[in-house]
Amino acid sequence: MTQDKTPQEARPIMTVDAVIVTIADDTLKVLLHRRPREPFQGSWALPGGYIHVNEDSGTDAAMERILQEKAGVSDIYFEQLATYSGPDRDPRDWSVSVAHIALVQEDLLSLGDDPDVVLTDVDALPPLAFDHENILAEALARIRGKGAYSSLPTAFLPKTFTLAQLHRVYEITLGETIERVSFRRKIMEVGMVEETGQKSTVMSRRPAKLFRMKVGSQTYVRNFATAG
Amino acid sequence: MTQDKTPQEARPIMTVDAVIVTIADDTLKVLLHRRPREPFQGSWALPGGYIHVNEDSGTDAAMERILQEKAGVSDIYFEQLATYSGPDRDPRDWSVSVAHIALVQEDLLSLGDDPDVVLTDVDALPPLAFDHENILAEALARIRGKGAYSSLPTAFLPKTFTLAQLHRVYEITLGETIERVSFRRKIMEVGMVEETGQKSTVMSRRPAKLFRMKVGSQTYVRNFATAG
DNA sequence: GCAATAGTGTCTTTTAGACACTATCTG
DNA sequence: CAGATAGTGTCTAAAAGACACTATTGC
Repeated sequence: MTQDKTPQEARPIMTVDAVIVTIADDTLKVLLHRRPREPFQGSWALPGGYIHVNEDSGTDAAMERILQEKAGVSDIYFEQLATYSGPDRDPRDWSVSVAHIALVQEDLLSLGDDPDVVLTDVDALPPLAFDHENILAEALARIRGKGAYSSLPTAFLPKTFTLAQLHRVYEITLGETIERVSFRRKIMEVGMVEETGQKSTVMSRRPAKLFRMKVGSQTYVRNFATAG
Repeated sequence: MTQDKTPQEARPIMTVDAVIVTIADDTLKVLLHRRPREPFQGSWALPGGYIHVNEDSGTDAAMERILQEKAGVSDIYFEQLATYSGPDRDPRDWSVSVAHIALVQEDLLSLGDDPDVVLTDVDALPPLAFDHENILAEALARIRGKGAYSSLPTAFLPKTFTLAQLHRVYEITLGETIERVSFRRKIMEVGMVEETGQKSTVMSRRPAKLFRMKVGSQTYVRNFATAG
């Protein structure tokens, strides 16, 4: 059996990186941290870490560890973005990183008061370590692209929300305005959400109906916005 | 520097797998090979292989090696599908595989006469080794999904093609009929293709204009088919 | 009643589907 | 000219956008 394994010295470094995105102050933000160690000590970078082959059941488990350690969250939505590899992306060795995108409601993040862990506007990014600028650019392209025809942006919202909140979250995700009536009509007609029977509690204006995602139903929606 | 590396014994096996898809006999086919060695000796599997850290510049380079070795092709379209990992998917060790989808015109494949390398109808698959049934299912879902709003299916065609060929390739990829006039209108109006000035040479009927993909232009197209 | 946001009705514009028609080739 | 496929014109149906209107709340 041993002769079936690749020689140990031929195996690359194996890590997981996380693009943790949220909406704060009406804009998309990504979580960055300043690296405490070489390589790239002092540079901003995406949170990440080694796969622990003795404890992780897969890259998903490694991601959950990182989300907990770096952002203090668990049970949030994430998906694989892509895998980045090569001899030069990490100065230590030939390396492979499985990058993920996580979308989370701002309230759930527990960042503490560490000044080296920050939420940064995605349109005002500092230089990043490794190939993280590239990973982040592809992550944003995915989020914006997928937002146009899926329920992905709902991952930024709490379990219940108003149609106005849903509308705003789609606009921020896609980076463009969406006509209000068409949006509401489309959302209702694809049956993506259902009423909770409750109302939002805001002062000084008319309360709105609260909705939740309809489980096991249509997650596919077209033409929220018209791509060129 | 050495203390920065993960211990060598903590690194997983790192491989690349290829879902090589083509259209033959008017149906989608995938390239499978029978494994000559353990594990899963004698089972059908997707072609794949180890990353060679001393020669590969990345997983893409490993894919190109595999495409050449197993299918006799180079310079064809491929993209990453996803990365699969865990302690149990390969009986030899904790392993990671970066799966890719390659789309190729049938004529370009050089399979030789090895009975252990075959093109199989994607709707009549045998049991597969490792987690390859799962990988293949996700690959087909990606191809069908992405075919509905992108120019992906053109990767099955030669450099120049008629609108009738383009139409047929979209129908086969999506697994549904597409109205002919709407399809032609849509294709022309998004400016995805341009005339070559040449005509197809077929006997016994009217020749059709030949088109090619317009480079650097619109690759995004909506609503070839209406998903539920 | 006023400010503010929630929610609706309806006209216009755009886009997709249906389908009949004309065009151009070979034998 | 018959058979076959290429390519077009045009009506209809469905969906998106524009926008004015009504509804419900706190103050």
